[in-house]
Amino acid sequence: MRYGHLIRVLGNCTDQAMTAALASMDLTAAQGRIMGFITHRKTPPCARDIEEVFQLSHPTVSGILSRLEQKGFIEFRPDEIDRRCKRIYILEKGRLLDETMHQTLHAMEEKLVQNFTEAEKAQFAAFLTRAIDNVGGNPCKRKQKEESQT
Amino acid sequence: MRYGHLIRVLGNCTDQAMTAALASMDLTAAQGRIMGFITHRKTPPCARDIEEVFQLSHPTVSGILSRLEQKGFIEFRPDEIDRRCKRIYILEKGRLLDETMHQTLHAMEEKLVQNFTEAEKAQFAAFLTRAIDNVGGNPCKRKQKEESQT
DNA sequence: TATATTTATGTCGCTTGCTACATTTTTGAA
DNA sequence: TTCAAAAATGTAGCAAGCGACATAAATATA
Repeated sequence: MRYGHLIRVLGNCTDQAMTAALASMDLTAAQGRIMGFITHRKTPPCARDIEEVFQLSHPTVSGILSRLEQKGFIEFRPDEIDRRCKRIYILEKGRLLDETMHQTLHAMEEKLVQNFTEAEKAQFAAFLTRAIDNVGGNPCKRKQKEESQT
Repeated sequence: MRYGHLIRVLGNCTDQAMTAALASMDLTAAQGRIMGFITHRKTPPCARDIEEVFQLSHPTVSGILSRLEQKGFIEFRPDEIDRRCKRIYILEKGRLLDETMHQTLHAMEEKLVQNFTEAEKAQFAAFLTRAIDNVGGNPCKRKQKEESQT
């Protein structure tokens, strides 16, 4: 079966649809997902936290965050204790988007599985999670990399 | 459920794994999939054919093909009848990769669903296909776009 | 036939993804 | 204490994704 092909097509289509839906808010799909994460975090995260949750490299996250900063949605403030970390704070302009953005993304997720039964939805999510696990999606990418070089 | 997130993570992980597996052949995941398609096509395709099958925009396909051409895997030759079309021909250097590449990609696909039963594999592929359909994956992207503007 | 539209491609500029390398700060170990 | 290793970030350069616009050729229509 051509899972690789299907997954890539689905990922591209989903991102396109989400980016189109968020366009009026001046956000892309990737930016929207990360904004949602930052907004609902108890404590202001740093770039490293986002890298782990979204399984993205540092340069990727760095680029997205700097664009969000340029647009005035977030702000960086160095951690007072650990001066290596730059904590990410949501600004008013960013917080205002949250409600609409959340609804928009939720609607897209529902459309994606619109003709699935509840059982099928759960099954689909479980399959995706298992596949991520099979293909190397680990909570801690870097650690794993080192171990595998033994 | 956060399908968007799961799909993106799975897509990124899968592409990374495939790109790593194909690195010795000087191919990326996207290049490998497209090489496979060109190689097994009855008649030499043109860029437009690839855009439809992979649901990619013209600039994306154009870029991948020009990189494959630079590396000497493929060659463009204008169609004698329709001079707009540039048919894509596999060169010897490209054809030699096929067997190894096919096995490598197949192994990755199997790893992705390594602990799935046969029924689960079929179900997973069916879910992916249904989701693509739900989110706008059409055989003919451009036509659909026009209709929706009515 | 002449013209308008469709189709295939070319290209610019952008975002998102990566690896590889450098820098700074923290932490751990001698 | 001192110094090496680990951790967080910065940045250059590349591939792959997109929309928007331009051009050339085929096709359809007046």
